[in-house]
Amino acid sequence: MNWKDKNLDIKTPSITSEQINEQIKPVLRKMEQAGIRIDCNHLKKLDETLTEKLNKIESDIYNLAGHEFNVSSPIQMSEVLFTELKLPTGELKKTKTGISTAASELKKIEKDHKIISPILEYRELSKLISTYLKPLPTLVDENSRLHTSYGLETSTGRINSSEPNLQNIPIRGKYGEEIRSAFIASPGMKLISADYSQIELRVVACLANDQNMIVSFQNGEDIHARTASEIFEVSLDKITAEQRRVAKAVNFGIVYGQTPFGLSQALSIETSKAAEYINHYFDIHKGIKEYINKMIDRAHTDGYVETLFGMKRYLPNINSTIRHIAESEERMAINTPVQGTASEILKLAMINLDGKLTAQYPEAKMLLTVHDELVVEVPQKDAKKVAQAVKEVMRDVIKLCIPIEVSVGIGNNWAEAK
DNA sequence: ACAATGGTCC
DNA sequence: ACTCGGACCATTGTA
Repeated sequence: MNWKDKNLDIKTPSITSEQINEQIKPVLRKMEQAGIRIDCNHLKKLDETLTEKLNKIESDIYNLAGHEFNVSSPIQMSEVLFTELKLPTGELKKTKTGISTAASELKKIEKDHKIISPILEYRELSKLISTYLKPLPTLVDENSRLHTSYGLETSTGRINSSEPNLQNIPIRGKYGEEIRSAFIASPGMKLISADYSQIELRVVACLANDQNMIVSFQNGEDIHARTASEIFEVSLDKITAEQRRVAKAVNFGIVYGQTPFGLSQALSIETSKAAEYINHYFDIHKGIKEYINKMIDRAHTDGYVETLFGMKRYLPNINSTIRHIAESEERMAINTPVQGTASEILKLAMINLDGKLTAQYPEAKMLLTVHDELVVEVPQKDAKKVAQAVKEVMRDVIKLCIPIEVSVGIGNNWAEAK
């Protein structure tokens, strides 16, 4: 079907996903060349602090285990936890080779032994040290700037980042902010961070023409709270934090083609309970339910689905007789138009913004793109004006059936700008 | 060199 | 029996 004759209207008429990709390429090359400035000393100091912490935790783990072993080896970890310490394996997921020692699984037995908590801490610290704190300072150029490579070869149309990947820099957890604060503006400059608020949910609301969701977004409601009030049948002002958390997972799941099992895993609840939530959600969101069925039908019939701007994703195994293969591609049929359209919206905004900055603020430079976020470096004196311009370009790049919201911040580093 | 496992982001 | 979308990268352990 043609999205455009429904309730969507694109401001830049008749541009295709192919044209978007051609036009974004030179923009990405400029961003790669610009690079982002890193405070290496900050990262090195944090490295020293956390390495010291890590060593202490490591010896704690040895003491609790009764001997030394390689804590980074899942095989040895499994031996220690489940053979030697005989911790319960009942509710834990299995891998091909044995019992999983993934953090999500270990949390289930955290109260059964004092060793679990330091293991989780060890994992957190070693991840940060080996993936971010150690490598990044070795990769900066003579101006302390870090240059990533952006690619367009993803199956949904998203932009990816590698060598190094600057799209998975920590933000949550105890040290997320600390690490992001090492991404800094040059002297006399500021960083601007601008991100779309719930762009994928807005996109799916419009693609699915889900009246309930559309009204909610038009009224500027807290969408997760709204969903919570629907599935728990309580008024908006009586939503608990826990109910909102569940509703948020349900909303996310919609975009992913969720199953009761998947939701149950995400929330650590009974599959039957998860199924109740989902069923109740679909009772209220007929548009979403129809959208899902339509995409799956289309994929089965045509062998592909497409985004708003016409990017096709072929799903050759959707008619497989192997259930989980076919079901996996059904979920892609649901997710790809949503994720792909959202990524097209950001790419189009980047193209437009590049034009505007080049013409009006040639000293301002786009540096990073993180799926629904842009980071721009700009002379201090222009920061406020450019921040407003970035926000407007992102907001007005396309007219959806509902308003698009963009939040923007200014700071001396990435953490501050968010 | 490669598979398996685990973990970070949106 | 087994699962929710899209990426990249580090470590271990085997080939």
